[in-house]
Amino acid sequence: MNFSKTASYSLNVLSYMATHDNNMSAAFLHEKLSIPYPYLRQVLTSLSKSGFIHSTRGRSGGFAFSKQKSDIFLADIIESTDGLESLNKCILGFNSCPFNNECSMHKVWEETRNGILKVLKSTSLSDLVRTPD
Amino acid sequence: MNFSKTASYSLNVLSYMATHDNNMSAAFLHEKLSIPYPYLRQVLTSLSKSGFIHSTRGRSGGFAFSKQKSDIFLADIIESTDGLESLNKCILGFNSCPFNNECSMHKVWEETRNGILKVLKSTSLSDLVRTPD
DNA sequence: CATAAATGATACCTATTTGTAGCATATTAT
DNA sequence: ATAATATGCTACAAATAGGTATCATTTATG
Repeated sequence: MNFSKTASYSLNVLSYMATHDNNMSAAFLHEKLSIPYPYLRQVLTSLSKSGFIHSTRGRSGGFAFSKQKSDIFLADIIESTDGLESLNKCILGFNSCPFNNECSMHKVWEETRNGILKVLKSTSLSDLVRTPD
Repeated sequence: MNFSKTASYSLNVLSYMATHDNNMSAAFLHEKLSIPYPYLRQVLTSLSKSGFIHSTRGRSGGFAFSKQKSDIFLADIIESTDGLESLNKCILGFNSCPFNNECSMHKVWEETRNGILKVLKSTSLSDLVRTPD
């Protein structure tokens, strides 16, 4: 009952960038966030491919946002890493509900999942304020 | 953002047993629930070891509840398969919060997780009613 | 121009989860 | 007794996620 590490790393990186704003290299982010460097490289590349950030190569290269922080929602990020389909799935693992939606988990779990989705869809990176360090 | 398959299988098995009540063999449950037979065997054994059900060996053996269905909560089942620690964790994957709990996800995510926990802890197998088939 | 510092791409290794197979043991029915 | 039908146990295989390593390419700077 968790997001993948890749998703957490992504959220972590992007929220850090969102509060510091400049062009940042993988090496710098690695130092600040203690995410394993080679893996972080892959994560950053895939965040670039997803369009949240873009990279510039060469000596003073790095990564910077491609979009407004207020236009990047947590749901977008999770969607790009883990996908969100799981939040539409039955807790019992059924593809289609064999109980005709009559099992009591159906409703209560649906509400819980909708609550999570609502949070993820309404929280953007610009909402993730932190005290600068 | 999901429970493991093992957890879903376990919930599925126990909720089926809860609505049919008799001693059931792995072979029978496999037929009814389409969970891969050898894996289901392992799941049933581990549910036995966790004390939810017990087994009887031999020709007319199988599995049956060891406790009242009203005393088995979804949280207990998930705890025994996936563990519940993940529901106490930061969405960004931090061990301790580097933002002094000031990031806005902190509160909202904490509330969401508490909501899930509340559902899991308050729903027992006897609440999982389904129409018999 | 040469070097340093950055990303791009890709192949590989490791750990965990999911799934398979087979033999040993127990119990019931014939 | 013996055969059939159960579970117990355990080793193995496959798929996925997480993590490492390396070389190529790009660009700024002395």
